[in-house]
Order: sequence, then C-alpha cells, then structure tokens
Amino acid sequence: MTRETTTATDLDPVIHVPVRLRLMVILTELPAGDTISFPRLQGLLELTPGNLITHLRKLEEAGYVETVKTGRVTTAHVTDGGRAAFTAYRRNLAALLGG
Amino acid sequence: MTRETTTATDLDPVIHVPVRLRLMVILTELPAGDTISFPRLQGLLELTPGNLITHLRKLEEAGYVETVKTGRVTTAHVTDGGRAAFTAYRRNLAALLGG
DNA sequence: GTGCAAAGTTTGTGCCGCAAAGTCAGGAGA
DNA sequence: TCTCCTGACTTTGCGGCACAAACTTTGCAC
Repeated sequence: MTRETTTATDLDPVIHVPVRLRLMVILTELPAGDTISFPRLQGLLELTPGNLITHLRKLEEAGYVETVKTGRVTTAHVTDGGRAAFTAYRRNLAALLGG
Repeated sequence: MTRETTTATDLDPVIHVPVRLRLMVILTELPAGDTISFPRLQGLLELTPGNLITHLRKLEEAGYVETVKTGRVTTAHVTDGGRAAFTAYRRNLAALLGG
C-alpha cells in the first residue's frame, strides 16, 4: 500500500492544470497526423493569446507537443511522448478515483 | 458544442488540486458518519502538518469538510455538500475525458 | 506606401502550494 | 507540583505559476 498508491496517485503536473488538460484532450482527439491552428485553439479554449502560448510552451518543453509556424499561422500537434504521458495520466487518475 | 462543453469541463478548483483530490477520495470513502484524525491523514498523505491544515481549511471554507477538535486530536469528515461537489467534479472530469 | 487587422510575444502582478519554524497542551518523572 | 518532553497543530515567508494587459510583428487592402 506504500509504493503502489504513491506511484498510482502521482498525477503529471504538466498535464493536470485544467487548461492543459483540455488542450491535451483536443490534441489527442485529433486524427493522427492532423494539426490544429493557434487561433482555432484560442477560440475553442476561450483563452487570451498570452495565456495560450504559455501553456503550449509548457507542453512543448515537456516534449508532449510540437508547434510549427506555417506561413502566417502556428499549428500544434501532440507527439508520441505526449500521447504516452496522457495515457499514463488517465490511468493514474482512474486508479486514484477507483474506476 | 459551445456552452455545454464549457460548463461540463469546469473543474472545481478547490477539489482539483492533487492533495485535495486525494483528501476527498479518502474522506468520501469513509463509511458514512465516520471521521478520520489529523495525524492519520498526515500519515496517509505524507504531508507536513502545515501543508495538510492549509488544504483542510480550503475544503472547510468551501463547505466540503468539517473538522472537530475532540480532546487532543482534530478529526475531519466530509459534508453532504462536499459529497455533492465531489460527485459533480467526477462527472465533469468524465465528460471531459470522455468516459 | 500607409493604415489596419490578425497573430503571436513579453512582462508584471497576484495568488497559492509548500515547508520551516513557532506555539500550545498533556503526560511522565523527580 | 514543577519541569521536561513529545505530539499536535498554526503561522509566516518564500518560490513558482497561471493569467491577462500591453507591446511587437506580419501581411493585406486600398
């Protein structure tokens, strides 16, 4: 009951923040290979651009997301590591909440 | 998909903080009418007392938890409002994560 | 080429989680 | 009874982070 619960309830703080949690949901639900634009994300999440870019960078620094500037607009997509981390996050959360 | 998702994904910030989330799990899994002592909570969560009391107070201020000092030791238990809020939190989380 | 609007960036502020250090109460031993 | 000691909180200060306002940049319309 010591090691298991400790590990199981360790929620990745990079993902756990509500805005980033919603970001990861949007990005992982995107068809593989697809990207989504910065303005579209901003509209979906109803964030100020400054707020959005901060969270996107946090995810990028963690290696969960990649952003590419194509012409005028920046697009984002989740990485393999990001998908894995998100899966682990969900598993830990389920373990904590018991289902 | 605008107003509904916005409402559904609104995660109660009082509960969402990892320590308090674990606190709510422990407290709501307690048999109805039971209480748990401060030192026991501290042991289970592996927190400094200062940290624990801060979070307990946050939950108390929100009306989710009540604490009673019985003799030497303080005990805590969840309120009806706390149970309701926790249920709503889980529902919102499930809606966000899609399951 | 000048004005305008959309897109992204930087910076500052305020809040909050966290733990170190302090306070208080009760019991054991002299 | 007085004092020491231990266990149980409590308070305070610091560090880090989310958030948005204000600034910069880029491209199009005219």
